[in-house]
Amino acid sequence: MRLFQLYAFSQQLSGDFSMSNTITRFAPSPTGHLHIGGARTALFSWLLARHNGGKFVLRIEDTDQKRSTQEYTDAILESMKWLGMDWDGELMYQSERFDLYNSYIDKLIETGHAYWCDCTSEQVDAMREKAMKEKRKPKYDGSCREKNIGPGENRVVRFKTPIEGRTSFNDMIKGPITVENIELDDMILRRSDGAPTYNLAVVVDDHTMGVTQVVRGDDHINNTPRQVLIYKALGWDVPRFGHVPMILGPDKKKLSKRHGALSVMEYQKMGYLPEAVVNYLVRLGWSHGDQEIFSKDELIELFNTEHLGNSASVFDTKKLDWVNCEYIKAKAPAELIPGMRSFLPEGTEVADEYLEKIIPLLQPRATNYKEMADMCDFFLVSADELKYDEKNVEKVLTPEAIDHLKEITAKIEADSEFSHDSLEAIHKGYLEEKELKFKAIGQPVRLALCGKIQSPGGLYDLMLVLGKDETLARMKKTITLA
RNA sequence: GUCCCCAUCGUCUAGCCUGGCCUAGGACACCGGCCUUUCACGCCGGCGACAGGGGUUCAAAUCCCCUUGGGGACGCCA
Repeated sequence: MRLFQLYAFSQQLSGDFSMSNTITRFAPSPTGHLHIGGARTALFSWLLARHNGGKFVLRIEDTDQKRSTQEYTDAILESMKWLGMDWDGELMYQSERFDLYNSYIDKLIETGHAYWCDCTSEQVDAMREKAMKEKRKPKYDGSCREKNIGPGENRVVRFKTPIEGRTSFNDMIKGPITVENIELDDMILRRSDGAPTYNLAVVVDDHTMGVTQVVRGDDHINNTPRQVLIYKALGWDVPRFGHVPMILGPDKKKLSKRHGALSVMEYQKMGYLPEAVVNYLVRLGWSHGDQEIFSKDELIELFNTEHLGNSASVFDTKKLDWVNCEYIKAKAPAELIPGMRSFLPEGTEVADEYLEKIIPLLQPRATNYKEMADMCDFFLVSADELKYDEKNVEKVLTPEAIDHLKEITAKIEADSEFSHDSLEAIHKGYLEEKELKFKAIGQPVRLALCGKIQSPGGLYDLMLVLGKDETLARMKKTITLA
């Protein structure tokens, strides 16, 4: 035990020494969109590289040519860009490196670390079933290990996993992990169609790309000892590994579509800000004391793997909403214009200047761009196009209310200043004069201005944004409704 | 089934490595109040957790063991 701790410690040291030339990577397979969980893993990996001033490389794992598509590759790249994760160097495709993988497979055969196998899938399935029945771990039984057969039709190459001993590595997140080699079976390195398998390709790529820290989902933990064995068989240094726990749905099951577990780009479609999604995702599973909101620069400055949690976490949309609100409130109104525009009804024509005046009223109330766009609908039409909430027209526009509106309209018309102060003076003065409570005019005026009795903004703010002419036009039109 | 991983409020977490400052802190959510011309924002307060059991120790959320619970992997997928 003590010996092992010493070993772990030396691993830690070698990790620290290489900090100055950190190279991390993200290696998605283009068989689907970039999922929120994958995005978080990518973020951790990206942050680790940026924090250390190192490199972050992106590799497309498309060795499974049946399921990989260019569309998904493009979609993944789009998501990476949206979240602001930039990568260094050329994008790499595993499908372009088959010759390289095969040269290392040949080397492993030459050095006695791998062998050809002519067992069929059916035979192997039978072995697994048998093992399962005998309450053992299902695995290939190694029957071709010593056959010494050569290449041939429908043959695969398998790794000759040591039968004795154990394989350990010191995970950056989970700590020391050890597996008995006997638990591992002789994995396939080269498929019968000549394509390399994941475990072989990953090792060759990570080594040739100089990756120093492999950050990936913890569903890969079981693959890691196998990969360590390949590194050693090839005589290569083993990088450090960090296995990020997965994200769960509210039912604590693996996040999936039925939870609304969506691809990254769907969060854009729902109106979230990329910075907020990044902030939420990083904070899910990582912490820096009690701090909740981090700018991208802060994240880069503060990120470390020590504070990554080692248990799975539940995705909480409510908290994402809260983070998104915080970002909306913190932004300068002008910064929100482009994002909000994309959610406006098609064909809406509105000047930036006008939106910039509207947005401050929306900021404390909206959780996302879509809500912002929805909330300000009444601002974007002219007085004669404004739709009124019929029920409230009947309820609120009593004969008395109409009288109030008439008198207030006249006073506003005569007000040359048209400022928050002057408008307040007009309304308060009118109420005092008539000995009324604000209730008497609050709803009628709001209804006149917005067509509804609930809207963002105080009455005077609303008027100021609309401008004097539009305010009067709306008031006057409302008077004719009753 | 076998192996691996994990375990603090409903949720995200601080604290754990380097036991005592923890009558366990913060945030989201929830509930109440204040503010207020709607709805919000904001402010104040409340609810609420060390999975269980054994050890070790003067002292354990923190170290060790067991149990339980959850998750993952077991592919010519990645």
